[in-house]
Amino acid sequence: MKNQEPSYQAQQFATRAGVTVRTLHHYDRLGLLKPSAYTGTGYRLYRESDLARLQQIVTLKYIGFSLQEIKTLLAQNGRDLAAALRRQRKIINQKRHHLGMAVQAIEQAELVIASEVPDWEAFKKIIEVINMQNDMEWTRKYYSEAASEKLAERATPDVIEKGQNDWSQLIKEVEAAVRDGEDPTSEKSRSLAARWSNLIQQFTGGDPEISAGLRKLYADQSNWPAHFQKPYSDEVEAFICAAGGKK
Amino acid sequence: MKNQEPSYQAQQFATRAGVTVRTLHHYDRLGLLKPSAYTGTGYRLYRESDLARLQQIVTLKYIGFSLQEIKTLLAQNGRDLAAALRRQRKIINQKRHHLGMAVQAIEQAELVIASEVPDWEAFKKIIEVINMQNDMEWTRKYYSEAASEKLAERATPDVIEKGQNDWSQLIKEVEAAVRDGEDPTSEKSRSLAARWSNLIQQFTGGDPEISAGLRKLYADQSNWPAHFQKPYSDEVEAFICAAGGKK
DNA sequence: CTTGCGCCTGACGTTACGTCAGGCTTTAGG
DNA sequence: CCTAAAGCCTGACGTAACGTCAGGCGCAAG
Repeated sequence: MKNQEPSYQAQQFATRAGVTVRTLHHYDRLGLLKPSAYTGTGYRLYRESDLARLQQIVTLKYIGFSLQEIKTLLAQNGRDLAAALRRQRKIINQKRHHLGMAVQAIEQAELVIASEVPDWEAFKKIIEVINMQNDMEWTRKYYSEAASEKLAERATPDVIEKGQNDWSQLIKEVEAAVRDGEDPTSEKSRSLAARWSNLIQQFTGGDPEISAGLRKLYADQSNWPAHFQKPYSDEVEAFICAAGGKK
Repeated sequence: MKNQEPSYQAQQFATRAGVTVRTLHHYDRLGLLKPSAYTGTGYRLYRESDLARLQQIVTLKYIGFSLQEIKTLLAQNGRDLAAALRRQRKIINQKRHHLGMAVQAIEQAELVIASEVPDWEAFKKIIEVINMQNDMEWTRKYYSEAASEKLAERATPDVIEKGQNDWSQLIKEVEAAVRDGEDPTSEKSRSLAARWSNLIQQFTGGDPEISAGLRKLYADQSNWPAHFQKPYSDEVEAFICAAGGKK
């Protein structure tokens, strides 16, 4: 008797699934999708059940899993699938956020270029804003997962830029006060300290987890990467402390 | 006389810019960033001007340009920068949209898995929705750029799924009508045809560019990829035409 | 002079295939 | 029956942007 189940050769099968023959070879070699049969001469023969598996693979690939991950996921027949999906969703969201930042950076760059000289000078500001975002990367390890997500949500380029401007403005004023030998207990000094606390408060958004992370971050100053410079001098810090700014 | 400009060795320079030494080697070999000097023994020496260039590179990389693109961009000193930025922005927005779809696909998958059996069966529906999106890919070439952007904006998974349900429901009814030998000029037939037109209208959103693309798409049926099946039979199509549905 | 750190240059690994190149099979036509 | 056109196969190399050894100098301190 003949096997009545229809089988497809490579090309047919591949186009049915929207992939290429070479992809099938690849998956075969990886052991990800073996054809259900070979002819005596080595031709691959696929059936409907293979198509189902291939579709699962394509789907998981679309979701962003690597072929290795897909292999193990399919092997354990979806036992840890839920956890894997959660992880994957977070990863994708991070990437999406990154791309969003990139888009906004480009838009800013386009604005600057359109109006002023199409010069690299214009890029410097944008570089700074972007580097701010990159700096966020290494600070992540200090924050709890929840805190770091909340921070990421709020960290749009315009917010970053405003914060940066506010800080540099305030720091400049404090530096001036330090130079002038201003008394840390004076009215003016306490006003500066209040603004300082205010900006910190603005950054944490009142969230205790973010505050905790920030404290950890500051405590570990010796391990900061070399390319990150504390934006204010030790004198400024001492002055603000004396004025009651930093708790 | 001595050269008073300070120069840095590889490690120092690399950490100052937040990259690795190996990256510097890489950029050197690519001719993307040559150190401003070598010692007699082959050590790389970098200066501040090199740092500026490196920062430009990092910035452009962040924006998603390849090292090759960066090289040419820096070479022509930003003449076509504006155009390049526009292109890049579009590319990134596409990627972002893709990721958004992936996230929503994952969320749907998570919902299904959480409630029902954690089975692959549940994935089938999601696969279909996702494949819908993938099918969008090859149809792009029929649409003008503007039309395809508009489509992409509206194409969230829920919209897609609703459209899919509406269509399969309507098609089922039309098939029944065809089977029953319903007269295409009857009241019921014209109602079906009206719903048909309505769904098309819903898809185009009344946009003439999208309509044009859709017509082109249908005219080129012979070139459709093999894995895409027209969701209705020729009889159904003939019936709807007879009932005055398709212009 | 040795120790230890920093620098160098290959060379191979990574991801998911694309693209030849060279050589069988199968099939349709003469 | 023979041949030419398709279709199939298996390597082998290429891609992007580095990471990671491995082996071998250079340099400053003790």
